[in-house]
Amino acid sequence: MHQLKRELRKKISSLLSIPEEDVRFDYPPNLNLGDLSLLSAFIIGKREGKNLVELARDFASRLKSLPMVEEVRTAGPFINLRLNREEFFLRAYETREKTKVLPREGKNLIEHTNINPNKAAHVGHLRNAVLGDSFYRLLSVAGERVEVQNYIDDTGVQVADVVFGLLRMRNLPPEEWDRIEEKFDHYCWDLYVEVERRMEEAPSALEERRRILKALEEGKGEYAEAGRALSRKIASLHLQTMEKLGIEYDLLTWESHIIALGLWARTFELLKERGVIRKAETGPNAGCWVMDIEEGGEVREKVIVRSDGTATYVAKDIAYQMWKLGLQDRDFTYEIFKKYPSGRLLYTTVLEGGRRMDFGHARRVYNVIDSRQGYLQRIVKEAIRRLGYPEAAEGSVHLSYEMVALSRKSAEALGFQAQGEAVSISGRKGIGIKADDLIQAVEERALGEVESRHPELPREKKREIAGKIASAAIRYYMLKYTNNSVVLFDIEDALSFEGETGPYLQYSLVRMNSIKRKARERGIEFGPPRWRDNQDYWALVHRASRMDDVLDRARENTELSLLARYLFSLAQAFNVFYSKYPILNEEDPEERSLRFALMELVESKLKIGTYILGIEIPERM
RNA sequence: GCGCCUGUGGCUCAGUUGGAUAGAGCGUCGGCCUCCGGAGCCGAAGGUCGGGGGUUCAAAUCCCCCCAGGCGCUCCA
Repeated sequence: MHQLKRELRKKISSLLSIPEEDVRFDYPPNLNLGDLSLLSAFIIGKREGKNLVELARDFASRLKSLPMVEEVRTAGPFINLRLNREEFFLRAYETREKTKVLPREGKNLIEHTNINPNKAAHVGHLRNAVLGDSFYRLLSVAGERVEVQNYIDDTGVQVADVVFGLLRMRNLPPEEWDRIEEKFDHYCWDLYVEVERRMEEAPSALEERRRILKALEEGKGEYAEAGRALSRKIASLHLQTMEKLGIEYDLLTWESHIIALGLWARTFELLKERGVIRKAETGPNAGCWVMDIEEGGEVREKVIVRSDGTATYVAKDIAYQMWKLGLQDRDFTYEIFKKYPSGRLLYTTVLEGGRRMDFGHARRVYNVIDSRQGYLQRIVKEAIRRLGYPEAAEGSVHLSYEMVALSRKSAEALGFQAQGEAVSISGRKGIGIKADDLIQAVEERALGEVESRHPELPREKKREIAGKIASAAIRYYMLKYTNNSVVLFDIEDALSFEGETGPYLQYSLVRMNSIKRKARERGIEFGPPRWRDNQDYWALVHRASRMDDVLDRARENTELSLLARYLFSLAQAFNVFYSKYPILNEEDPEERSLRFALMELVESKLKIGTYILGIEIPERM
């Protein structure tokens, strides 16, 4: 449909002598009215103060010999096009494996996950990683060049806190960490909470933390060693967690390397030279380098460099953003960090040795960060603009989404106190659900279902299937909400496999596989499909053909929920079709072949779509 | 105080950028296997789209004013 719309837009534009952007389409509420409606009479009539109905009639009378269009009818100001169903179906069927979304020029860089390497990942982090990963998959499917980075803040306070906890509270140097029985990042989760309490009570601890922080930035001594070991160990565990959901990366960038490479120092010079920042002489920010930000009609100072000369988080992010956009003259060197079973290589920046590679230098940079960072992201973008790179700044996109909070029921079930209907996740207070725990809980539930349906399967097979179901359930759950919606995480909903869920999509495809398997077993052959007019068939073809539109809009709006919901509606449409029209048991071979082809058409769309959502399809479930 | 976001059946959410009869899932109630997998399908009940004004052929959607909630606005990251 996407491609057809492009063809129609051109043709209609010239037939009616109107600009292409005024050729807008919509879908009629039901297919009896038509298959596609043209809204140009609304747009132009309104602008030129003409009678909409008459204009529509006039337009309709001039629409002759449009490709694939069989009939043009008006319904008031609507101009409804009826397509040649046979022709349309055959083309859709033949090209079903292809996506017709046009790739954009230039390289994309997606940065996501970015979890502080000091404790276990929680459900909030999953939303980030799943969004980022699915957006990566979407762009790849569209044929674009994409690079995925995971930025690791190994010099922040959070790391200093846990270093303090391990070394000073638990007396555990790095070589002892492997002896801890609990999964290390889970152990640190609890320790971090303890450290936070200690910091509130003991001023001496705060002082020690300051020393640790300084050591982390300088990169030398016992503390720095411990910090490096901690960051690396926990980052590796996060990678494992994400791998369970099929999430992979191309590059790890470490904040300490950004500083060591001098990216910040260079950026600092530029910011001063080009007058983006100035030194505040008086006021509360005296001694700081600040940037003037206008907001709500008044100008306020945003501190970029503290009075002690250290860089704030925004400062470092400006330097890093510039590197991502190819605006830095220095570059990292790289080594392989790990090889995924898929064969994909994960690289890491390194300080010594390593080789030069072509990371960064992106046309578009997508920063997947929750909406609370909106203000800082704007400042970073503004700084780059003021440095004299307005076009590059435009390429920097904040892929913003709302946070995940625990529903009151779920929070109380976990023993947390609830004030209102939602409870915010807090690493500091230890309030949250660990990603690993969630995955495990969903896997167990899935395993129970598989056990009851396929007791004959070997144990390993069952586990593998349960893993795929769990991953699908979690990913779909994280993707079905719009970015602007707070996910009120409810454990019962997350554990559900019925209705609008990932497993529902899997189940639909598994059924199709099963039908194809049975067809082979029974030796049923299918000839090339011949179209027969049928409302239900056409509705299915029509819906399946809207996939490319959805992909296009999902990319344009960085909104994966559009795809998630569309796929559900498509799977649902198939299930209705399936219950109404037997395929293998149909006697008439021509009818049977057509139904089978309809299934294949839907299947190919669902396969592409579920791949983007990161949902794997087991053979059975 | 300023800025951003949100308010839609009992609950959780969509709503194609102002279009045709406001849709799903969960929950509730009632149905459906002699047949390709029941993680499915069919049906029913349930809506003053937070409230009030306005803009126009047309408003859940745009503008204004209220009400309620979330987040941000630190020399934290």
